[in-house]
Amino acid sequence: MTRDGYKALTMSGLAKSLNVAPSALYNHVGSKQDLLLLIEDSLMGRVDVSAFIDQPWEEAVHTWAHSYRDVFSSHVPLIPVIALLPVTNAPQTLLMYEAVTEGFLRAGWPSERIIDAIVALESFIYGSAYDVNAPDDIFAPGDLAATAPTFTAAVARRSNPGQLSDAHAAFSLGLQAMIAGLAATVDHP
Amino acid sequence: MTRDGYKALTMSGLAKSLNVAPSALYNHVGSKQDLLLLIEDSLMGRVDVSAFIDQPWEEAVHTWAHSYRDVFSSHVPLIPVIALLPVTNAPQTLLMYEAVTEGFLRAGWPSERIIDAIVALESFIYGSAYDVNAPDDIFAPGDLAATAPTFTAAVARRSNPGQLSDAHAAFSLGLQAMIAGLAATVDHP
DNA sequence: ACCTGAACACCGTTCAAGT
DNA sequence: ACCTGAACACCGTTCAAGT
Repeated sequence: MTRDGYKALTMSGLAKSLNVAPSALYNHVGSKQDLLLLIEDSLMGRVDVSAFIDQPWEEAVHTWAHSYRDVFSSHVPLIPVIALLPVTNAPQTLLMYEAVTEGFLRAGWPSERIIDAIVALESFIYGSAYDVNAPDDIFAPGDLAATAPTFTAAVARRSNPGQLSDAHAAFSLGLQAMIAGLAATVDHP
Repeated sequence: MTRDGYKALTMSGLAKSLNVAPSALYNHVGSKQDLLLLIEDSLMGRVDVSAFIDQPWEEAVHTWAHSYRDVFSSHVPLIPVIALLPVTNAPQTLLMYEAVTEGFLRAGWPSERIIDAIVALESFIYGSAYDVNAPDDIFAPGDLAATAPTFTAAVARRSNPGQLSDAHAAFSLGLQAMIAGLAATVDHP
């Protein structure tokens, strides 16, 4: 279904791969938006929330965030859909949020701040999912390198200790920072 | 130009608002993608980087991130474009990165980590720009509330001290956490 | 209940023809 | 150099007609 990237995720494309007329799809789904919601919800079921059961909060958020980003980095066209559509009638999505909320509560988070913390983490995750798909030369300054010498030098010196890709290194750094920062917030609010 | 949200940002729509045939646009721009890049670059020029000149790093990142998010939260359809397209030949964008990089260097950041830190912050900013446009009832669980009681309770208890909107509260929390976490990273790496 | 086929109102883009 | 108008290959969606 995701064979051809998302080029194929068109009503006619999907219809063709099912050997059916495009209009036939509307017997099973109200609109394309509906279809995307269905796919999105099934993907949410693949996000790993198991660490919230028995791991310390920092560990659990780390595992969850990595899994969440990995699932959606192969499905970037769905990000606007998840980011903007209500969770109503999305059972897997609700189960995911339920497990995460329970983990936060168990770690001693005040319930009034939990949703904000989850939303903040998700914002970072969605943005990072885009970043995974960025081309390697996204920061190549081209003809105008002379205009931004300091930046150009920093791009050239960018390096990560392990064998991580650039996107992975940025995600790791940001996630570690956000987890540490959030933990500090909840300790002395 | 942004009058009708982004409904109007279609080649035919733009052509009509210029009282010209759609095909005439291709005398001035190679493709729609090109046009979006032009708009994106001009928006980058509106991001406030002035605080990097004379403010402490934490302050400067705070001001910059807020401005960055505000500029692009009114232009969400451009986010996939910024997130995935090279900065080549985008002069305003390069100037923005140059100012930010200089600010990081001045604050004592090691040059190999600066780009990763900027990318992490940007990922959070892009995700947050989406969130600003999310409907108020995005977490309304609907019929399935019983499936996720803890989450439903947390959503109901969500509250922010000031008069901030939900999206703003989540952005504030996340930004503060990330800034504090990044600062800690650079102090003892 | 589920399908087809024609139709509609759109997209972005190309290209010959004009001035 | 810049425009028009027709054309092309697509979109998502509707709807009468079939089984």
